[in-house]
Amino acid sequence: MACNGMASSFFPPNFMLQMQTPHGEEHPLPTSLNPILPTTPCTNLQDLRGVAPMLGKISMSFSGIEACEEMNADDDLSDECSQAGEKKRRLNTEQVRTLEKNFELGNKLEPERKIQLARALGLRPRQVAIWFQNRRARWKTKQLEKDYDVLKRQFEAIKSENDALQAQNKKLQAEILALKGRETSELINLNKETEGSCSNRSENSSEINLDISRTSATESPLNPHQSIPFFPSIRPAEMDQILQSSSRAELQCPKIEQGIPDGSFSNLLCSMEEQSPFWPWSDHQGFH
DNA sequence: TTAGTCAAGGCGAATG
DNA sequence: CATTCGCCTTGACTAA
Repeated sequence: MACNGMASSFFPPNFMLQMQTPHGEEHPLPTSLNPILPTTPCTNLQDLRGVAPMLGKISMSFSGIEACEEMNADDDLSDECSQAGEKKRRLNTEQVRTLEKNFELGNKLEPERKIQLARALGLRPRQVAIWFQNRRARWKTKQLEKDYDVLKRQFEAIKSENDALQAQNKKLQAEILALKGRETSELINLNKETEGSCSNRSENSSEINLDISRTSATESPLNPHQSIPFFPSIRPAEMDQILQSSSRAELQCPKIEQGIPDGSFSNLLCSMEEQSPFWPWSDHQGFH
């Protein structure tokens, strides 16, 4: 096997320790001490799960591909070879284990590393590249699952917080309405009293009315320039706005709108919650 | 029989 | 222009 010996500059520092030809010629580490390497030369090892029973049925196995590979080690399979091996074969456990370990070292496959791996595993470089490509796709899928899980947990936390705020909001809204009602009745009573007492002093009525308006201005929760006693930092106009937007939000999405500035995101979460699960896999499904 | 997994094919985009 | 990549799909295979 004419490989190895030139790859140390291309690979991670421990890569060469983990690489070995099937025969271990240049890196005679004991394979039992090196979990990344095939413990058996892949030429002789077929996957115990299912490949071995099929060797009798199918003429072309990986060892057959490898025999072809010997002729064009650095190239993709020739037409002759690809036609001969029309059946797809699974990689054996040792090949997969080695590829996995190398994937952990780096999920991008440099050309030199690809050739090294292909030679070490008795595969075509194209096969190694495809394995890495599919492996990246699987990793991405797992990552999406994890991201979804994190988002879901965040959503649930925000949702419960939002529920609490909604309840508090309702309570405060009722208090405001009660206060408004009280203010209105007090104003009506005050008007009646002033009308009666001012009937003999008509020249001062405008002044008194001004006083009344000043009084109502300082105490009415409808005055946009004054704050509510309970919430010195919130002006009534702002509170109305909050309440109105709250009602609008309830129409669109009963739980989420407040606290999440991005309406589209909240709508997404809404639909996630209220419709069937967004993702095809179940909530409790493991990622590993 | 069917759903799931995996290796591989095909295609378009990006890159040097 | 060759190569590589991501994405989608196909076909072989397996387990329930």
